[in-house]
Amino acid sequence: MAERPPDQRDTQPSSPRRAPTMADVARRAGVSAMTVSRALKGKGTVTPPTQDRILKAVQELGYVLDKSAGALSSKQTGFVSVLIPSLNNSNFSDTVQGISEVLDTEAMQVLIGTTGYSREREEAVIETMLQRRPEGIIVTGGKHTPRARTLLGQAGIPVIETWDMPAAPIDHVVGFSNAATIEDLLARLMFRGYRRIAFIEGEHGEDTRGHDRRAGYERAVEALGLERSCVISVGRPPITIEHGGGAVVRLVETWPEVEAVICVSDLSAFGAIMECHRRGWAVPERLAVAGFGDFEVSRFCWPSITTVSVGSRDLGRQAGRLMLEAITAMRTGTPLAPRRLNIPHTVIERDSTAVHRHPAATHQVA
Amino acid sequence: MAERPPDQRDTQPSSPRRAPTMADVARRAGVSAMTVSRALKGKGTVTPPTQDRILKAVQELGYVLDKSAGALSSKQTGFVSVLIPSLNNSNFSDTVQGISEVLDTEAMQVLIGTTGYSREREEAVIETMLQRRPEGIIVTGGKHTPRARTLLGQAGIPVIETWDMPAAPIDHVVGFSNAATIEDLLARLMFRGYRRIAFIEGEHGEDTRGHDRRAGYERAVEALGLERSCVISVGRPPITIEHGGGAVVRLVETWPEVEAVICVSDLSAFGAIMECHRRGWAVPERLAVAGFGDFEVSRFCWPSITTVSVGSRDLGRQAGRLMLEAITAMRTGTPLAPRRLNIPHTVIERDSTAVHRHPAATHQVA
DNA sequence: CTGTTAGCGCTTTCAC
DNA sequence: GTGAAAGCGCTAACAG
Repeated sequence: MAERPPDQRDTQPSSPRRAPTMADVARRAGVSAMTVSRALKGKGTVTPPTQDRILKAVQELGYVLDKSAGALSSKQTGFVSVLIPSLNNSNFSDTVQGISEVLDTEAMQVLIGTTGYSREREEAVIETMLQRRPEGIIVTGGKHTPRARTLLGQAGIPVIETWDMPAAPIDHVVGFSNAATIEDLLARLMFRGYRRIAFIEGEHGEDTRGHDRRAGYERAVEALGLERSCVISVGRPPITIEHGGGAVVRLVETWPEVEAVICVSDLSAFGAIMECHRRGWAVPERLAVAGFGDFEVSRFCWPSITTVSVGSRDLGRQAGRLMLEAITAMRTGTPLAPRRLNIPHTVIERDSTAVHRHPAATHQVA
Repeated sequence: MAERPPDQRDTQPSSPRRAPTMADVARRAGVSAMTVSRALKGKGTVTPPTQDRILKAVQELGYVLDKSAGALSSKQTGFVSVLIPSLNNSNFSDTVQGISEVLDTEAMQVLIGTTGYSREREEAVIETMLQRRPEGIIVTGGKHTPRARTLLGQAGIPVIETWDMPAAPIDHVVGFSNAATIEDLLARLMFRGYRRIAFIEGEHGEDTRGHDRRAGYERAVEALGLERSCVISVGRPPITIEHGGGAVVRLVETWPEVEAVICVSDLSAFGAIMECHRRGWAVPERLAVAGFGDFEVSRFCWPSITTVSVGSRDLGRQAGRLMLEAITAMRTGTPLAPRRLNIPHTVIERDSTAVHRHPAATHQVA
């Protein structure tokens, strides 16, 4: 590291080992710093020969623009903060990728922060992020500590809440109702003939999206007049593949007549199915399994897993686009009125729930 | 958004809707900006009552420190850039998490950039990153464009290459030989009695780590005197679950006598196994399958998948620790001499290769 | 099209 | 323990 370019010396002699600044470039190109700034921005207001001289000087000196300085002076940092529970969940990393794709086009840079599914951590991360003066902030979920809400509200920048549909949003929303997705999924299972349908979730902690999905389950069980509800809670969120395996065993012990189970996410559904294989419980014949999130694993699992897709990546793109619009509006001095984008979800029926049961038929439990 | 705190007015009247600065806090607390700066840093050089007055003023004004400004003046941005091929691969996101865990303790913030497995993209991302003046940069892999190497070399900051063991490192290395991991894995399979062992990879593109693993495979086949090598190349990296399924079918068509296959990553191994289930090919009886990376899915898959673990998260922690040390050294003015940490790998044998074949035994191919 | 003059908000450095 | 002055590297705003 720290090799220096061979011709590091300035036009002026001396100049030790410090990184070249715009002034150095200007001097070498025989123009003012301001012209260098313009040339580097590509705003066509610089004459081609001058432009060339400047780029040559940049080249020779190995100059790299300092955006921290630029940000201070222009009051535009070019940062957008994105907070997600965990990087290690492809639903969220897909969303981040969708956001980045869109922001990249406008040379905005994403600052990623992870909250570990904890509201307290989220509050702390928000505080850290705000010190970087992002021009906008995208958070996951619609539940936050009071102080977090205050911080976001006072920041004077556009805020987007995602992956949820809060009743009282802070600013903009790009999300969906987690409860509604599960209601629809459960309705599909019922349509397929399943009647004894359970739910696997994490112990109630901070995963409010999981909590909402469970609420959707209970509501749907009641609305559809299903037999009774059975909820298995295992582990603290995030619920992993391993939890799914443990939960399905407990489920079958607890409620042997169970015909189908909805898992709070595809990962636990996958774990449940693998455990069923191990124990020789045929999926979906003995037990149908469905998940949430349309993870890649679900499409290629054997059997493929019925799930709900919300298009994580595209959700990110939409949030990115809205953020861009909001930031532009902000720069113009006319903040965008709070917007609420409801992202449609799709129930994807696959092999893991492919057996059609009929309410009239009697069936043996293995 | 953009609600203002109720008591936004300064001690001085006027002052419209602009965010409060340190000077505002200073005025309200009746001290100088410098004292506010000290108080906020927690450097004990401020008298308790003064400290309290300042914190109270911060509170009342809703003041948030501006690190961009601080960075400009102190020349310490508190950023470390981390470049990975993709967020959507838990090996890499685990590494990032390990890095973050360590850097968080010193209030350093990670700037994540993704390169999409492309060296050209990497070069571009490096350029963007350097404009933010990170105090260190961690990249994935040991192969870069010449310009990328130059940029990193000239940046005057510590550089760490990970997930590889380059012959000519730029600066520090925290990695391992991809080839060696596969050599060991193949040796274990041979020890178990497998003789006809194939390799599934992506078409040769930019995934140099995948390429190295394949090289390890070929070398080991030769060194161990195995029957012959068979490499199936499918899709452009990153190789997904889906590719694994397609590849295993082609493999069995191409080389029906095959007994075992090593996949370039656990994801393709998983895809291969699921496809085997679909076709009724017993794993490991008909075909043993091994992967690389010790993804979560492998531990809970049925059958569980034999793989190589390099401890992605811990690798990240080690890189983080080294980076911290290097940055501290840099700030002191005594750059750390290039270091090369070789991360040990472990072959984890699981059910997907659990059948012991014996070279003497004749066996039917299904 | 280009240059000049002021800062951006903070921290360094040196006094007191 | 606290303050005053200076300036980090860049760009806004104006002048020419």
